Amino acid sequence: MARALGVSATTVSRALKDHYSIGKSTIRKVKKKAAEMGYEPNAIASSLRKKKTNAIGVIVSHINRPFISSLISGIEAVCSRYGYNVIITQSLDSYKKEREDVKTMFNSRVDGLIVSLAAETDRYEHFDPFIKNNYPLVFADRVSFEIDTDKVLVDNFDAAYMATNHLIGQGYRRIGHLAGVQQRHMYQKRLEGYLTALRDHRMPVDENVIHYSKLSYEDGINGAETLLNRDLRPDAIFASNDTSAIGFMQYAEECGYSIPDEIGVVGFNNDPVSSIIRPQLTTIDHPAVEIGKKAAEIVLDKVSGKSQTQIPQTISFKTKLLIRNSSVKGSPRGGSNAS
Amino acid sequence: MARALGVSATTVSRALKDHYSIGKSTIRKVKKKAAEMGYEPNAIASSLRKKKTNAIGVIVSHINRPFISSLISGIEAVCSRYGYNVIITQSLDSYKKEREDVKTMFNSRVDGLIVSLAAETDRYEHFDPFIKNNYPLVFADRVSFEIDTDKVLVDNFDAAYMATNHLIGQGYRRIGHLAGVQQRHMYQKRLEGYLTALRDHRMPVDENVIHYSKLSYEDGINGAETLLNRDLRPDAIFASNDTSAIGFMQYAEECGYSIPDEIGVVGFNNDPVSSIIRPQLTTIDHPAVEIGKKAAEIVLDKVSGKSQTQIPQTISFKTKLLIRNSSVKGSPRGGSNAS
DNA sequence: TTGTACGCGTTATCAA
DNA sequence: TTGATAACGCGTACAA
Repeated sequence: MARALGVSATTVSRALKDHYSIGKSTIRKVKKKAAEMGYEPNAIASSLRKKKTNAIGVIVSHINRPFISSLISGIEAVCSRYGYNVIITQSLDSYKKEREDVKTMFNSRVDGLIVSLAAETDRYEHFDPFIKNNYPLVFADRVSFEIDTDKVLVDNFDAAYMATNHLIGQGYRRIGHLAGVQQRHMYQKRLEGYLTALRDHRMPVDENVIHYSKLSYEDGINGAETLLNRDLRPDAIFASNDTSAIGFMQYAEECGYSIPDEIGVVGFNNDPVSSIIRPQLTTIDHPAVEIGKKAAEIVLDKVSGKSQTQIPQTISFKTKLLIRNSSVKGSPRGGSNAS
Repeated sequence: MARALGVSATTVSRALKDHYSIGKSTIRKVKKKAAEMGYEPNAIASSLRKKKTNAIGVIVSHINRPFISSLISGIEAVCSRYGYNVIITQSLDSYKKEREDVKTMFNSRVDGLIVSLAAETDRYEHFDPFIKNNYPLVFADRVSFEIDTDKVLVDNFDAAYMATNHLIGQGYRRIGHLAGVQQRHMYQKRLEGYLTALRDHRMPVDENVIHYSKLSYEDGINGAETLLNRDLRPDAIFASNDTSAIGFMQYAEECGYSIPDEIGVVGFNNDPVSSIIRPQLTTIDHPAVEIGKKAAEIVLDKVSGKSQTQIPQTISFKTKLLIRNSSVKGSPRGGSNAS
């Protein structure tokens, strides 16, 4: 290494970091030589010595989902700005894989961990290494309240309430719901928000217009098939994500129902497709990138000791209702980019 | 550490790895103790000693794009299976950021690097640390032939040829093209494939029906606005991605043109939206996950020394043309999931 | 302003 | 079958 320059390792180390105690001329000399021979300090050795890897771990269910990839993008943006690497694994919604991933992350000695929980996960001991060693651990979006960590999510109850409220305001009278897996807190809250909005308007709650599923496109179609054949079919639907909302909408149209005049539809997430589809889908704007950024900021604040509080906090983002054509009677079917 | 067990560090290290030279009973004893005290070996120290991090770096333009996130997903799937971590950064299409990212990756001593080039990048010296040290370096999808590395991509020429050929076969006679930035090899090839198909059928090539842009949704709209107002407007369009194809298609419909009867449309990528939009978009199936997997396999083969050849190889995936309703005259507008 | 010595937690090597 | 030792490359404390 650069000791072939006639100077000690200490000096090289310090010179490259512009340490105050090193002479200007030496710094120049060392940097020049380093550039010449393409020397770059070994971050691994530095990590070992400093007990700090400058890496943040991220565990998500599936990387290639619009929401998740945006979440990651936000995390990477912040981490990269502060000189941190991002190490990613996908649990594929498997509890077992998530367990392994947490262990890998711990063995890699990441300085902090951000997790969006696997669908299957309903126990949390595998996070113990982080909890017990007091390593920063933040849950993002898919969180659980059965474990005491920092959490960043959206106000799902409020969003669902807004969405349902909007449909009521538009004059729809039998509003159905495509609900997600109730094991996940977020889908519980969306159901609750929906139910509460109905009750607040003294509208009857009918389990017959609620359809539970994993909210895939096909689930949306199935939901439509099921609910639209009820004796008392819904005249509007609030879906817990855009994907299923669109499945529902397209099936309903194929059955000859007119959207939004006969059936109103509201989704959740503001996936790119929601503003491209016709009619454009009314939905909830879900600030995925912002959630990622916030989660990263919390982790980095703790890593750098900036964060004052030790007690875990829950950050809940307010969402916005994006009113488009699928839920406003008399809207044109195609046309102007309203959002 | 577990030497509080009355045994040497060497033995612990070996026992946890089921080394053949360690007695069964000792192995059991050590593992039990390790589990008890939550001991996990420090991967950083191991990396330093072994000069191997078990980490693969990935540099992409934007994480939150359907194609890219699928690419990453494929990479992660393979790496994770073989016990490798994946470190990700996004260049945001900036040459400068990509430069920094490469340096970070090198400093992190990743065992290999997978890159999908930034749009801006037109020089390649920043990859020298990897090239000169003979570290595995693979370009995926957005590659350059100005630098000699392994490459994994799709046969863009062939795909474009197929797409154009299909439109010709459907009876369209003035086929336009939404072309991408010609600096990138992939968009050059798509243009070439398009041109060659026309020539092979003795159809005239008219620069007036070719529109160059960055292929955003708005670019698709602009392209439609421009081309459809030409004296000799195109009666079909082959777009270099789905996003712009859909912008084009929707603008054309708003102008009163019927798709596919008056204007045929073919996109590229098979983004999820392409099969949801009505009419469903004929497009090129782009095996993003497969490309990611292949790129990861190449890197890992080199890392483990399995790979025989030293000379860089180029893997070119064949694509499939997915014929849907947007390019087949007489197709129903909505309806059945043909893909 | 610069250098020496040591240790971070592993693992390869050699010895027992 | 197990252990002692050194080394990976850096950063810190202390000495010069």
